[in-house]
Amino acid sequence: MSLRFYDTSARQVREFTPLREGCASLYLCGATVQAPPHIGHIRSGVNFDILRRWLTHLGYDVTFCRNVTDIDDKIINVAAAEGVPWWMVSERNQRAFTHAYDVLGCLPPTVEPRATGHVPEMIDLMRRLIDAGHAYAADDSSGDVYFDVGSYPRYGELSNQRPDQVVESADAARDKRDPRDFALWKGAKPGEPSWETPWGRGRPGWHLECSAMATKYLGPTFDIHGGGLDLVFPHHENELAQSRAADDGFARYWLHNGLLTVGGEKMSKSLGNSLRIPELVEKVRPVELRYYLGQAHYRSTIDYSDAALQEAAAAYQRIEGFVTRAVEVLGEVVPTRDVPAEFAAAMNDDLGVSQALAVVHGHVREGNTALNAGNKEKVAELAGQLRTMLGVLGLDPLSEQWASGEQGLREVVDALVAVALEQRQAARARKDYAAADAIRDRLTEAGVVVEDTPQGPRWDLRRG
RNA sequence: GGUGGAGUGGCCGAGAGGCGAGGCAGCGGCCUGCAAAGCCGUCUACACGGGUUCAAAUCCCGUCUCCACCUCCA
Repeated sequence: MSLRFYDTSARQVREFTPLREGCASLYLCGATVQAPPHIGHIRSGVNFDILRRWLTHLGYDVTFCRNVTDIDDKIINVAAAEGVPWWMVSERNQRAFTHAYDVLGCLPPTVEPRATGHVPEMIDLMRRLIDAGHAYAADDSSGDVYFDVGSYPRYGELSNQRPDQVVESADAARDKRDPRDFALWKGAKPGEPSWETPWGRGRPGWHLECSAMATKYLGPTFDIHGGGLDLVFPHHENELAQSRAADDGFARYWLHNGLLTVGGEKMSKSLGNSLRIPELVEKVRPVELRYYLGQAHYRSTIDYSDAALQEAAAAYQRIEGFVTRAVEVLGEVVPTRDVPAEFAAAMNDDLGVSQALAVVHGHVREGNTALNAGNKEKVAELAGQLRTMLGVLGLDPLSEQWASGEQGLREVVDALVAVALEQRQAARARKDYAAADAIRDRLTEAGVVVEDTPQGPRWDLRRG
């Protein structure tokens, strides 16, 4: 089955045919670094990381561009409130985003451009739009530059909005020719950071920067543009309008991830319901959080709950348990090149991760059965395929990302636990179960879970 | 007012005309000294009202509820 995606613009599933054979270019609206990330931001990161990994698995040479908006009103406000330069705020929060992406196992983008580093490209795009009659500098010498929505009849093609039906914003202070016109460039107000342009000093408008950066790194026409569902209008609509008005082909497919809500409502600062990464990785391990964020279809809303997070963690531990036991029996598990057809079909069908995970769990069940039967060949086959599938999802417990980082310490603990387990085995051998259980209880208290298997006792650190 | 989406079993969560995804939890069993893990079996579904069809969770009509966007938002 061929690869296909739900394209927001077409409002239907479309077969994916890349612009250039064997290559896939992907632009994701990343962070506006006005605050540390919440898990909604990271969900988007995880969803598109899975897309990127799947494209790579299919053999595409993927160029993944994820931007950083490092200047905007809120950043300026936060900086002013703290009495620090704007760039301190954006640097600090960008580091928090990068760290969060890393912690959740999102591969670094091919390029991660920042808005303020691309002013010349934005000036160029504005000049092209003004020359073509699609944009104008405000008459009030504010330095604002606006896109002329009325000059572009296809405006609304992405979101299916019609300009005359859009609720008017009360933006009366600005000298626009039409209330729907949007700012490409914002003239500087006193005390604000600004950059020189032919139309006066100012700073990038949000929409313009994405068009400028996307086309700089991916070309005038590129394959996929992604982002959260909340960006469809006006952000992506505006990007598309300004780029196409400037005669760029721009994105050929638009993919939008669903939002993550809390108590049925979107996370926002005003509601004070933002869930941040540090507090969540106290509840579950990062890989378990990734499983939680990635398991639902990317276009579904996820309504966060602690209980669901714990269920996801339990589900992941089941997978991990099999992989761990397989390694113990086999010594190593070599990932296969290919993935089961059923898994591929699920992923190809608009990234059906939920169905793909059903295949994963099927392999785990069969693998456990093979393990119980002592069928090493079968275990190796299933575990190998499993690692490849998990790799696509960024969930392979044996990957560098998730493998236990404290190998040295692990060996020390292993030696110590071995002493205790020998004592326990001796007690069991003489049927002194009280003594044996006492040892096991003490290990359990210390966070060491003991399981007896036909091959003897094994141990692991307690999860969760 | 406009645009897009959602309502599935105790919980999470796929599916989108017919053979009941999967996981978590529960129950019964196997295994175990007892556990744990694992395996096998098993219960509880498609918001509501109509309609189309041999057959509807899935299509059509209507109703209700909820969410998102139209202002910065992943």
